[in-house]
Amino acid sequence: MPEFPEVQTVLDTLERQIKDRQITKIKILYKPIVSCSETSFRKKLTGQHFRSFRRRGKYLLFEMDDITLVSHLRMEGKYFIMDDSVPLSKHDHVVFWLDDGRQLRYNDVRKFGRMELIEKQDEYDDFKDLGPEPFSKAFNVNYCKDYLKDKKAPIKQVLLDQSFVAGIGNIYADEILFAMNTDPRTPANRLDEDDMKELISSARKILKKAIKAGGTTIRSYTSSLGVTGRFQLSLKVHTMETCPVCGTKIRKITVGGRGTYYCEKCQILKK
DNA sequence: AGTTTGACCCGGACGC
DNA sequence: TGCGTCCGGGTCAAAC
Repeated sequence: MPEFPEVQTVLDTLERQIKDRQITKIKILYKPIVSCSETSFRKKLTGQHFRSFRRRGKYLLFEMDDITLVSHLRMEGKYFIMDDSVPLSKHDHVVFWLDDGRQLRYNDVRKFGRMELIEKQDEYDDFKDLGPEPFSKAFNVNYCKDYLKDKKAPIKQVLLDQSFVAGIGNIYADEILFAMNTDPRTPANRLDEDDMKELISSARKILKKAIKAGGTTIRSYTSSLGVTGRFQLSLKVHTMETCPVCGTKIRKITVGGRGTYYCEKCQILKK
């Protein structure tokens, strides 16, 4: 489940691997991945070079010469760079031939990921519903105060809301709440100013660590190099059996429709 | 209008 | 081995 750190890792890896490479040919094996028609996708991208690599929330933005390719990995999307002699695998859905004989392959077991093309000047409109980036100045205590003041929803659910803050998913939401000793079910409007400071700093701390570790390997996530477990953030609660701090058995509940792991002893519920 | 719920996209995993 | 059912999570739409 690629979240901010995984998306960033994929992006960094791809930048090192394919910056300034030109797309010479494209094949779409599973059409719904691409939001426009195959013809127009191919026409607009063929001949274009991968010029810069950016991220907005969980979206990857490949800036080409004349257009931006936006890609969302959803649950299990991955990119692989392979020599074109290597046979395609079952779940490769979009293939980009590059001018150096290699291929960029989009692989997605669940087929949930999406790609679209946007004009460069349209970017502001396309991402207007996304909240601030966790490391931006805009993500500050005043912003949180304003956003959370009337929110009765559990804080975990708000953390997952991409319009509150961009890029956090289920795994890191659990980890952030563990780091700030807060029960995931705590109504968001019960957080005081200190809690908000804690939330911001915990979020940044956890994400920074995860980025440094190259993302988290859980389920089938691998970076575009196919690195599977060499760099791995060790999780403290998500999918864990016992609390690494007090040894209590980690509980699994559902919050906002999502599987949620927490330590009932370390994480305090404010009602 | 803000909030909450559910459908959707799939195939792997699991139970019988 | 085969079949049916459930599950997961981000996003969007519909319902409240």
